[in-house]
Amino acid sequence: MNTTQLTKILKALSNQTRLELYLQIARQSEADFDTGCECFITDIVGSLNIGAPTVSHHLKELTNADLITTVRRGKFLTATANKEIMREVIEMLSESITPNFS
Amino acid sequence: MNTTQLTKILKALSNQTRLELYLQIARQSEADFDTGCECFITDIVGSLNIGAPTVSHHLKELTNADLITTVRRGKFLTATANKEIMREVIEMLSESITPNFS
DNA sequence: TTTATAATTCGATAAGTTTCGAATTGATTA
DNA sequence: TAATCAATTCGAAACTTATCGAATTATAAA
Repeated sequence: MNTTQLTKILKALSNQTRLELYLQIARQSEADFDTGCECFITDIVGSLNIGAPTVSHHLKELTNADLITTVRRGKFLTATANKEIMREVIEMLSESITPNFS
Repeated sequence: MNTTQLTKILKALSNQTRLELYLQIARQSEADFDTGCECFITDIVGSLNIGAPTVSHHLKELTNADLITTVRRGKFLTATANKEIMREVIEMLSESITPNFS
Protein backbone atom coordinates (compact mmCIF):
# COMPACT_ATOMS: atom_id res chain seq x y z
CA MET A 1 0.00 0.00 0.00
CA ASN A 2 1.37 3.39 -1.00
CA THR A 3 0.36 6.85 0.17
CA THR A 4 -1.78 7.45 -2.89
CA GLN A 5 -4.01 4.51 -2.13
CA LEU A 6 -4.02 5.28 1.58
CA THR A 7 -5.10 8.83 0.83
CA LYS A 8 -7.95 7.55 -1.30
CA ILE A 9 -9.16 5.27 1.46
CA LEU A 10 -8.87 7.86 4.20
CA LYS A 11 -10.71 10.35 2.01
CA ALA A 12 -13.53 7.87 1.63
CA LEU A 13 -13.76 7.67 5.41
CA SER A 14 -13.36 11.37 6.05
CA ASN A 15 -17.04 12.24 6.01
CA GLN A 16 -19.04 11.50 9.13
CA THR A 17 -22.04 10.00 7.39
CA ARG A 18 -19.84 7.85 5.19
CA LEU A 19 -17.69 6.74 8.10
CA GLU A 20 -20.76 5.66 10.05
CA LEU A 21 -22.08 3.91 7.00
CA TYR A 22 -18.82 2.03 6.70
CA LEU A 23 -18.64 1.19 10.39
CA GLN A 24 -22.15 -0.22 10.33
CA ILE A 25 -21.39 -2.32 7.29
CA ALA A 26 -18.15 -3.55 8.85
CA ARG A 27 -19.75 -4.47 12.17
CA GLN A 28 -22.64 -6.11 10.38
CA SER A 29 -20.19 -8.07 8.26
CA GLU A 30 -18.79 -9.41 11.51
CA ALA A 31 -22.21 -10.37 12.82
CA ASP A 32 -23.08 -12.04 9.53
CA PHE A 33 -20.24 -14.40 10.03
CA ASP A 34 -22.08 -15.90 13.01
CA THR A 35 -25.68 -15.40 12.10
CA GLY A 36 -25.61 -15.92 8.37
CA CYS A 37 -27.89 -12.94 7.82
CA GLU A 38 -26.96 -10.08 5.55
CA CYS A 39 -26.37 -6.38 5.74
CA PHE A 40 -29.25 -4.66 3.99
CA ILE A 41 -28.62 -1.08 3.04
CA THR A 42 -32.26 -0.23 3.52
CA ASP A 43 -31.96 -0.94 7.23
CA ILE A 44 -28.91 1.26 7.60
CA VAL A 45 -30.44 4.10 5.61
CA GLY A 46 -33.25 4.35 8.12
CA SER A 47 -30.79 4.99 10.94
CA LEU A 48 -28.81 7.67 9.11
CA ASN A 49 -30.40 11.03 8.57
CA ILE A 50 -29.96 11.41 4.83
CA GLY A 51 -31.83 10.63 1.62
CA ALA A 52 -31.44 7.65 -0.66
CA PRO A 53 -29.57 9.49 -3.43
CA THR A 54 -26.94 10.58 -0.95
CA VAL A 55 -26.53 7.08 0.43
CA SER A 56 -26.15 5.82 -3.11
CA HIS A 57 -23.43 8.36 -3.69
CA HIS A 58 -21.60 7.45 -0.49
CA LEU A 59 -21.76 3.74 -1.24
CA LYS A 60 -20.14 4.38 -4.57
CA GLU A 61 -17.31 6.26 -2.87
CA LEU A 62 -16.73 3.43 -0.40
CA THR A 63 -16.78 0.94 -3.26
CA ASN A 64 -14.35 3.00 -5.33
CA ALA A 65 -11.97 3.02 -2.39
CA ASP A 66 -12.25 -0.77 -2.18
CA LEU A 67 -13.59 -0.56 1.34
CA ILE A 68 -16.80 -2.45 0.59
CA THR A 69 -18.48 -4.51 -2.06
CA THR A 70 -22.19 -4.44 -2.75
CA VAL A 71 -24.45 -7.13 -4.16
CA ARG A 72 -28.05 -6.81 -5.21
CA ARG A 73 -30.35 -9.40 -3.65
CA GLY A 74 -33.55 -8.98 -5.56
CA LYS A 75 -35.09 -5.69 -4.59
CA PHE A 76 -32.47 -5.00 -1.95
CA LEU A 77 -28.81 -4.17 -1.83
CA THR A 78 -26.39 -5.80 0.57
CA ALA A 79 -22.92 -4.65 1.49
CA THR A 80 -19.84 -6.33 2.89
CA ALA A 81 -16.72 -4.75 4.28
CA ASN A 82 -13.37 -5.59 2.71
CA LYS A 83 -11.50 -6.37 5.89
CA GLU A 84 -8.20 -7.09 4.24
CA ILE A 85 -7.80 -3.55 3.00
CA MET A 86 -8.63 -2.16 6.42
CA ARG A 87 -5.94 -4.39 7.87
CA GLU A 88 -3.48 -2.85 5.44
CA VAL A 89 -4.57 0.64 6.41
CA ILE A 90 -4.06 -0.18 10.06
CA GLU A 91 -0.68 -1.70 9.34
CA MET A 92 0.50 1.36 7.46
CA LEU A 93 -0.69 3.78 10.12
CA SER A 94 0.92 1.61 12.79
CA GLU A 95 4.25 1.73 11.05
CA SER A 96 4.22 5.50 11.18
CA ILE A 97 4.26 5.48 14.97
CA THR A 98 6.27 2.33 15.56
CA PRO A 99 10.05 2.16 15.77
CA ASN A 100 11.48 0.73 12.61
CA PHE A 101 14.35 -1.70 13.21
CA SER A 102 15.42 -1.99 9.59
CA MET B 1 -12.99 8.35 20.78
CA ASN B 2 -16.31 8.88 18.98
CA THR B 3 -17.05 8.99 15.26
CA THR B 4 -17.06 12.79 15.23
CA GLN B 5 -13.47 12.98 16.42
CA LEU B 6 -12.43 10.10 14.21
CA THR B 7 -13.95 11.85 11.19
CA LYS B 8 -12.02 14.99 12.05
CA ILE B 9 -8.74 13.07 12.23
CA LEU B 10 -9.32 11.08 9.05
CA LYS B 11 -10.26 14.27 7.24
CA ALA B 12 -6.96 15.80 8.30
CA LEU B 13 -5.17 12.81 6.75
CA SER B 14 -7.31 12.63 3.62
CA ASN B 15 -5.12 14.84 1.46
CA GLN B 16 -2.01 13.32 -0.05
CA THR B 17 0.30 16.21 0.74
CA ARG B 18 -0.98 16.46 4.28
CA LEU B 19 -0.75 12.71 4.82
CA GLU B 20 2.85 12.68 3.65
CA LEU B 21 3.59 15.67 5.84
CA TYR B 22 2.16 13.78 8.80
CA LEU B 23 3.99 10.56 7.98
CA GLN B 24 7.30 12.37 7.77
CA ILE B 25 6.71 14.11 11.07
CA ALA B 26 5.69 10.83 12.69
CA ARG B 27 8.70 8.91 11.39
CA GLN B 28 10.98 11.75 12.35
CA SER B 29 9.47 11.79 15.82
CA GLU B 30 10.52 8.17 16.06
CA ALA B 31 14.06 8.92 14.90
CA ASP B 32 14.31 11.81 17.35
CA PHE B 33 13.78 9.41 20.17
CA ASP B 34 17.13 7.84 19.34
CA THR B 35 19.09 10.72 17.92
CA GLY B 36 17.84 13.59 20.03
CA CYS B 37 17.56 15.78 16.96
CA GLU B 38 14.39 17.51 15.99
CA CYS B 39 11.97 17.59 13.10
CA PHE B 40 12.37 20.91 11.34
CA ILE B 41 9.54 21.86 9.04
CA THR B 42 11.91 23.66 6.72
CA ASP B 43 13.59 20.38 5.85
CA ILE B 44 10.29 18.69 5.10
CA VAL B 45 9.01 21.57 3.01
CA GLY B 46 11.92 21.15 0.63
CA SER B 47 10.92 17.55 -0.08
CA LEU B 48 7.24 18.27 -0.74
CA ASN B 49 6.28 20.10 -3.87
CA ILE B 50 4.26 22.96 -2.41
CA GLY B 51 4.76 26.49 -1.14
CA ALA B 52 5.23 27.69 2.39
CA PRO B 53 1.72 29.16 2.80
CA THR B 54 0.23 25.81 1.87
CA VAL B 55 2.42 23.96 4.33
CA SER B 56 1.44 26.42 7.00
CA HIS B 57 -2.20 25.74 6.24
CA HIS B 58 -1.74 21.97 6.35
CA LEU B 59 0.16 22.13 9.62
CA LYS B 60 -2.73 24.00 11.15
CA GLU B 61 -5.13 21.30 10.00
CA LEU B 62 -2.97 18.56 11.50
CA THR B 63 -2.68 20.54 14.72
CA ASN B 64 -6.43 21.17 14.90
CA ALA B 65 -6.97 17.44 14.56
CA ASP B 66 -4.57 16.87 17.46
CA LEU B 67 -2.31 14.79 15.26
CA ILE B 68 0.78 16.92 15.84
CA THR B 69 2.09 19.72 18.00
CA THR B 70 4.44 22.39 16.78
CA VAL B 71 7.02 24.42 18.68
CA ARG B 72 8.97 27.37 17.48
CA ARG B 73 12.71 27.06 17.99
CA GLY B 74 13.99 30.50 17.20
CA LYS B 75 13.68 31.04 13.49
CA PHE B 76 12.48 27.51 12.83
CA LEU B 77 9.44 25.42 13.55
CA THR B 78 9.58 21.87 14.82
CA ALA B 79 6.78 19.34 14.85
CA THR B 80 6.07 16.21 16.83
CA ALA B 81 3.47 13.54 16.17
CA ASN B 82 0.91 12.81 18.86
CA LYS B 83 1.26 9.06 18.88
CA GLU B 84 -1.37 8.44 21.50
CA ILE B 85 -4.16 9.75 19.28
CA MET B 86 -2.97 7.63 16.37
CA ARG B 87 -3.09 4.61 18.65
CA GLU B 88 -6.71 5.43 19.40
CA VAL B 89 -7.50 5.78 15.71
CA ILE B 90 -5.94 2.40 15.04
CA GLU B 91 -7.84 0.86 17.93
CA MET B 92 -11.17 2.18 16.69
CA LEU B 93 -10.59 1.06 13.13
CA SER B 94 -9.47 -2.34 14.41
CA GLU B 95 -12.67 -2.77 16.36
CA SER B 96 -14.70 -2.30 13.22
CA ILE B 97 -13.20 -5.41 11.66
CA THR B 98 -12.65 -7.49 14.79
CA PRO B 99 -15.22 -9.83 16.32
CA ASN B 100 -16.70 -8.28 19.43
CA PHE B 101 -17.06 -10.70 22.33
CA SER B 102 -19.09 -8.39 24.57
C1' DT C 1 -50.53 -6.10 -15.53
C1' DT C 2 -50.76 -2.53 -12.38
C1' DT C 3 -48.82 -0.93 -8.21
C1' DA C 4 -45.42 -0.34 -4.83
C1' DT C 5 -40.73 -0.33 -3.07
C1' DA C 6 -35.49 0.00 -3.37
C1' DA C 7 -32.00 2.05 -5.53
C1' DT C 8 -29.66 4.91 -9.16
C1' DT C 9 -28.96 8.75 -12.25
C1' DC C 10 -29.17 13.53 -13.35
C1' DG C 11 -28.83 18.36 -12.71
C1' DA C 12 -28.34 21.92 -9.62
C1' DT C 13 -26.82 24.44 -5.61
C1' DA C 14 -24.49 25.55 -1.54
C1' DA C 15 -20.50 24.82 0.96
C1' DG C 16 -15.86 23.47 1.63
C1' DT C 17 -10.91 22.71 0.10
C1' DT C 18 -6.36 23.39 -1.99
C1' DT C 19 -3.34 26.33 -3.55
C1' DC C 20 -1.11 30.56 -4.70
C1' DG C 21 1.05 35.40 -4.66
C1' DA C 22 1.58 39.39 -1.97
C1' DA C 23 2.10 41.40 2.24
C1' DT C 24 3.35 40.82 7.06
C1' DT C 25 5.45 39.12 11.38
C1' DG C 26 9.17 37.01 14.15
C1' DA C 27 13.85 36.03 14.84
C1' DT C 28 18.70 35.70 13.47
C1' DT C 29 22.82 37.34 11.33
C1' DA C 30 25.92 40.62 9.03
C1' DT D 1 20.49 48.73 12.50
C1' DA D 2 19.81 46.67 8.02
C1' DA D 3 19.35 42.70 5.58
C1' DT D 4 17.86 38.00 5.52
C1' DC D 5 15.34 33.88 6.23
C1' DA D 6 11.31 31.12 8.18
C1' DA D 7 6.78 31.15 8.81
C1' DT D 8 2.00 33.19 8.94
C1' DT D 9 -1.94 35.81 7.36
C1' DC D 10 -4.92 37.45 3.83
C1' DG D 11 -7.62 37.43 -0.24
C1' DA D 12 -8.73 35.23 -4.30
C1' DA D 13 -9.20 31.58 -7.96
C1' DA D 14 -10.01 26.98 -9.22
C1' DC D 15 -11.69 22.86 -7.96
C1' DT D 16 -14.19 19.33 -5.26
C1' DT D 17 -17.91 17.64 -2.33
C1' DA D 18 -22.41 16.84 0.04
C1' DT D 19 -26.86 17.08 -0.54
C1' DC D 20 -31.31 17.44 -2.56
C1' DG D 21 -35.63 16.91 -5.63
C1' DA D 22 -37.25 14.95 -9.77
C1' DA D 23 -37.08 11.49 -12.96
C1' DT D 24 -35.75 6.76 -14.04
C1' DT D 25 -34.68 1.82 -13.57
C1' DA D 26 -35.09 -2.75 -11.38
C1' DT D 27 -37.53 -5.94 -8.86
C1' DA D 28 -41.31 -7.89 -6.24
C1' DA D 29 -46.08 -8.12 -4.73
C1' DA D 30 -51.04 -7.55 -5.40
